[in-house]
Amino acid sequence: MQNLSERNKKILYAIVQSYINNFDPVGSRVVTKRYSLGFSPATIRNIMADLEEMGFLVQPHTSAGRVPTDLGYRFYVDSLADESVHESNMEVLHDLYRKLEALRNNIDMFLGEATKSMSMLSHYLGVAMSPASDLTTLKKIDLLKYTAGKIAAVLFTDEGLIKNRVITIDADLSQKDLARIAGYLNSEFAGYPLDEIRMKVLRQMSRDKVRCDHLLSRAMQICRDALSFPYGDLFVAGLSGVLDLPDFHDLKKIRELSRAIEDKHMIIKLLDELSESEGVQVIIGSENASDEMKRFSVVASACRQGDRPVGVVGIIGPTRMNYARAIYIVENTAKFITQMLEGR
Amino acid sequence: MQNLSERNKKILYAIVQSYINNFDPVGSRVVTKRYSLGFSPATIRNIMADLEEMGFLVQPHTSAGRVPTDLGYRFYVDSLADESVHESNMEVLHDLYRKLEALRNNIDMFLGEATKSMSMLSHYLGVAMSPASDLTTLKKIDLLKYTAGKIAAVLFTDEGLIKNRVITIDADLSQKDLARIAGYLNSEFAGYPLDEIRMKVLRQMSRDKVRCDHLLSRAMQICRDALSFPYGDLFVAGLSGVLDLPDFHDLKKIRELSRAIEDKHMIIKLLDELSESEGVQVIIGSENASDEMKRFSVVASACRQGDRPVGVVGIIGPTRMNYARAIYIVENTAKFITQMLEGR
DNA sequence: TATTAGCACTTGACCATTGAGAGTGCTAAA
DNA sequence: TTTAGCACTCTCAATGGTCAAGTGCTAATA
Repeated sequence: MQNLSERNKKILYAIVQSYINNFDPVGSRVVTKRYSLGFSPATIRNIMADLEEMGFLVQPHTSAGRVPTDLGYRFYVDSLADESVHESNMEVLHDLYRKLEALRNNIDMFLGEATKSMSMLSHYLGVAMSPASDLTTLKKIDLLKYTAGKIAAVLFTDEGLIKNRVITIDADLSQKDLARIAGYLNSEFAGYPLDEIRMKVLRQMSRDKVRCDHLLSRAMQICRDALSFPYGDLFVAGLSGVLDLPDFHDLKKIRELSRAIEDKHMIIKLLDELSESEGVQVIIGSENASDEMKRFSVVASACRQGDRPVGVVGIIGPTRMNYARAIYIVENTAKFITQMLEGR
Repeated sequence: MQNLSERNKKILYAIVQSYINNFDPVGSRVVTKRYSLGFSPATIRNIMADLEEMGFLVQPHTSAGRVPTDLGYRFYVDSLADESVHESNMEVLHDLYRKLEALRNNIDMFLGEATKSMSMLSHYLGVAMSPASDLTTLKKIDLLKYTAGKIAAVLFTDEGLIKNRVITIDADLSQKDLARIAGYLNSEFAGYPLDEIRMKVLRQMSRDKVRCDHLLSRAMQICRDALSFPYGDLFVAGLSGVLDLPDFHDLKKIRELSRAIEDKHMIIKLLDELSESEGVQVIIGSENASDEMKRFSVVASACRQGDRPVGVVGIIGPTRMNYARAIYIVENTAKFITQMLEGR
């Protein structure tokens, strides 16, 4: 990017654009034809050779056109200002949002539908993750008697996420006892992030090992168990649509993709890392940390409530992705979700 | 099946068996070679022609071997007594079960893992569904204050399934009010199936339209909203493994499969119907009600607690499926789950 | 000096041909 | 009733030849 003349930038941009649109290795002819930049094919050829040397392009074989490398896509994405996205898309988006609004009470179902929408609009895979519970703050905890020796803990968090968990205890507590314990836990921990609470509990438990206010140690034990959640839920949608893309006309690629999206832990980790950063993030092919993703790109954005991330939405597709469109969709979906969370 | 001589049965069985094992259209030669039944190829050819006429076999083209039709598979499955399943498999199964046991408290997570296990063992798709809430009985309902104008209803059912739902109401009820309402609902409805409760509520609501014991009508309204669940959760696992099968070396087939499993409603309906019947059910290709499934087979079994279905587990694969193995896996997994539910 | 025209060269895609192999149906013999 | 033999059909893989696209290089040009 650094040492590229303005002219070469224009040409590289055009080549990537063309390849994204047509999935055909682009030769010097088409560059001159489709994007009239006032150069002859021969000139373009020279420049293309330069660009290849710099690592932005490759040719699949001698005498095919050139294809962008991940670096080429990176250049393209970075120089992608707020490119024209057709107004009509915006209409479609907002139609969908309106439908989604009905589900605002159930954030899980809501994210599921949002995922589907993104995949339909982009023709790539839509993904979404509800917040990793560690980072969210506890609003309230309730304890309910379930059966003898078992209680259900219901956790309310700030984002409207409700989780419950069955906890086994070695004694039979009455609902009254539970109410007292819950009251104590709420007075002590409400308003704190879950991971902080967990730490506090563990510290206190090891300190109190000898002393034994029975009810209190019970409370701690319950609290610890209740907070031992892994991550938030993951949503993935749109596989069948993706298979219609020419990029996936090849068995190997399909297998890679399905393997990638089946590794939920990997995807969760991926999205989790993105949840820290601001705005729409684009990860292109080999920039991915995970091997399974090295041939795909991710466009994702965290949804924030104030300064706290409360979920991530994104799109996964081939490196030859319509980035402009994907970014647009992700950006607006994240914005929409954020708004909804604030307006609740 | 009816008018098949004993000899022809044996041959048909052998052909299906061979095709399942090798995925090669089976010709008269291999039948005589692999399954020494004391006939020459020519005889087998005659019989095969007969079997084709009866609709058990087809040839992909003149001069390929024969391939079973769905009817052929049906014959095979029906005449599949308790065929030898290697003991070693059983070992693997039970190893997995032991691991699963740790999750018994969380039926959702448990079913998810069970699904993965089934897909790994069978190399087909594993599916599982937690009970459709309509059919389950309500054990207890709790109402928790959430925010102003919103309450959370927590439903406990007999299978250890806990669901919660946020309900919007147009007044601000105190936790005390909620406790009274919950108490009333429990005294009235605990122990009844959810769908029955819903009906009762609707009937009562239309009757009470004019009278207005405020709290009571509130209770009814809350109850109605709380019960407006769709279905249970669905689990599907093992897509990437399936793609390694030779049956899915063809784009079209993959697309069909991914389209099918993306239609969650269809799969849920499918499993839901199966949840009524006893034992392991096998649905072969065109026997499926849904178009999307007409080229795949389903082996599934309900898990029952007493006489009530509490979930369905199954395997989805190509019609050329190792039915013996699939049936074995599904049968034992269902048994295992049932046992676990009873032992809780 | 930067650009362009022209040309020889490379390569994959496409197509028709061909031969081998597998399997069939039919007929006649056992 | 079963089997051996044979002619026939069809797929598949390999072969080879043509075509179009696109390149790099060199020499001419502005």
